[in-house]
Amino acid sequence: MNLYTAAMADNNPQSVIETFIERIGLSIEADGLPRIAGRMMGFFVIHGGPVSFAEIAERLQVSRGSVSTNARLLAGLGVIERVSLPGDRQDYYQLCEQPYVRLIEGHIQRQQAMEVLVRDVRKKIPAALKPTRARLNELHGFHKTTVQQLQILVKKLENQS
Amino acid sequence: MNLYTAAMADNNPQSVIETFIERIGLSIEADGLPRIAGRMMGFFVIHGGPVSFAEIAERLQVSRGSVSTNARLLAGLGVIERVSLPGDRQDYYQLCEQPYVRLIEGHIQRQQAMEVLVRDVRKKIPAALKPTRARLNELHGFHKTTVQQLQILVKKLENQS
DNA sequence: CATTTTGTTCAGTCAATATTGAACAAATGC
DNA sequence: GCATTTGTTCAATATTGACTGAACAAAATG
Repeated sequence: MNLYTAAMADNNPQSVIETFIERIGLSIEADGLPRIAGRMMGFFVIHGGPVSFAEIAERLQVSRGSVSTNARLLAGLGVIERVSLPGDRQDYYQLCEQPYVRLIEGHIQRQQAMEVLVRDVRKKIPAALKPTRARLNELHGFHKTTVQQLQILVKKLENQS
Repeated sequence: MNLYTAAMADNNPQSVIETFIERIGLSIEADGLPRIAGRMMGFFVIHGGPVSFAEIAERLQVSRGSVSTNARLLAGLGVIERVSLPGDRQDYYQLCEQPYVRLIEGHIQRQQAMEVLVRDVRKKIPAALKPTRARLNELHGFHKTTVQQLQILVKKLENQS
């Protein structure tokens, strides 16, 4: 029994999983990644186990080129990883451990970059412009607190698996 | 003395503020908003006080149409607000209190939507597919914990102002 | 009331990016 | 060595969404 027949068991045929994959795709796209990367992630949440390069292309109805590009993208993010299956020369991919933590870590890095940027600008604003400096302080505090909180989030996620 | 002459006091003339505004723009763009909205935000961090519709257009070198659209977008997010100045029929805008908290609240809502989505899908996956359900549980936990943590972040930000 | 100022809207343009598909290279098996 | 399988690369295409600017409406001014 495969996943599609399984999904067919409920009211809306195989569409439950399909739409799930699609929605994850959109959500990930909103995160700045290509939609196909998002759909692949959704697919891996459902399938998990090693999936062949060819199967990804077929199930998601995308070109081999896209699979290649986006698989490497996701692998670079630490969301999926390549595994080799003995006796098969295709590439296989599977979900990493802690796949979501990696995404958060990306956010942290961007926030940290912003924190530095804001601090640098503040340093260069003349002391006379008090309100501007105050606003920059507030923005700096925002980024700093956000980073701290995201780091706590990462710790919690690491524990809960 | 205006802000540009002030910025000129340091090594790289008025470019410090310009590039700051530009970088904020890019950062906000990565958050899913139009770049002009981001540049406007950067501008308001520097200027804060009521700024006229016309001045925004001029300083940022964008069309009135863009100012109109993006100002309303930011106002909708609760980042800036319209104020009226007696004796002037132009629109003026200024930074809201707690401007950044609002952005986080947007994230929270999206994460909550995802949490619901994942929970719904999980409910429809047959119990026999244990590993799939386990992965959905993990994803659900991810969103749930993220929401909690973001809510704590909001509280902290509210206190620190 | 006519004129000017000001914000909104929307069709059209433009730019950025994702996606494809074909050409290619590397590896495998015969 | 030749044919086949498989992943990569890249130029061409498609798609998406931002941005503009002109037409418009509302309000103020004289």
